[in-house]
Amino acid sequence: MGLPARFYARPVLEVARALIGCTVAHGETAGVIVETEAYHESEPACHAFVGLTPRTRTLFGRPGRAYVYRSYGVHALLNAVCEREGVGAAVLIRALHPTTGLERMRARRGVEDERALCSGPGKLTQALGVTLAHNDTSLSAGPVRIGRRPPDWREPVTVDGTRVGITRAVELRWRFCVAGNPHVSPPRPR
DNA sequence: CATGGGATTGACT
DNA sequence: GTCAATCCCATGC
Repeated sequence: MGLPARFYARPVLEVARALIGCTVAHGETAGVIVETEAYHESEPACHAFVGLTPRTRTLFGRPGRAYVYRSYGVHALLNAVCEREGVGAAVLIRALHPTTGLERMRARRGVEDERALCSGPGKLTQALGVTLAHNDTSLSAGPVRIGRRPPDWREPVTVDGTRVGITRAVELRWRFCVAGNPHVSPPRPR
């Protein structure tokens, strides 16, 4: 069983920090979250900024569900919907430290280097086999699950920075990374 | 109904 | 460093 829906029903910045060190699993593949970004309807970089549309329906829905959308017509990006129903907010999962099913990930990604498997939001969905079909599925009990930090995993030291690839609200330091972890996507915060 | 812009990646110069 | 791939959908006429 994954983290309960109430884990996500609080300020999105809190959840973005709290998700660092948690695990994402799909089928035989899994990894530990080492990079996240927060998005909230109150700022223009968030898809929910424009209001409720067919695209953003999931974002405004119940917390604890997956918001998966297509980026640049190519990649599927995985988010965890946060805050109460009716508020558009989510945490983008940007990078994982691969822990389980590495060979399956290599086959899906078509690369060998472990650091190339999940070091980016589009890479990790490809490595785990997460697709648009997972949009609006439960992250607690659905096919894609987020669970607590593995017992053998040291409590991570988290650093913040500005979000990647956006053109508006660029000043907000709403990106969170595990300090020194090689699976954090470029550009890595200092 | 036509247009344009991405929360990216990988190949190439 | 530059740039194309490729698709969903918001926006505007």
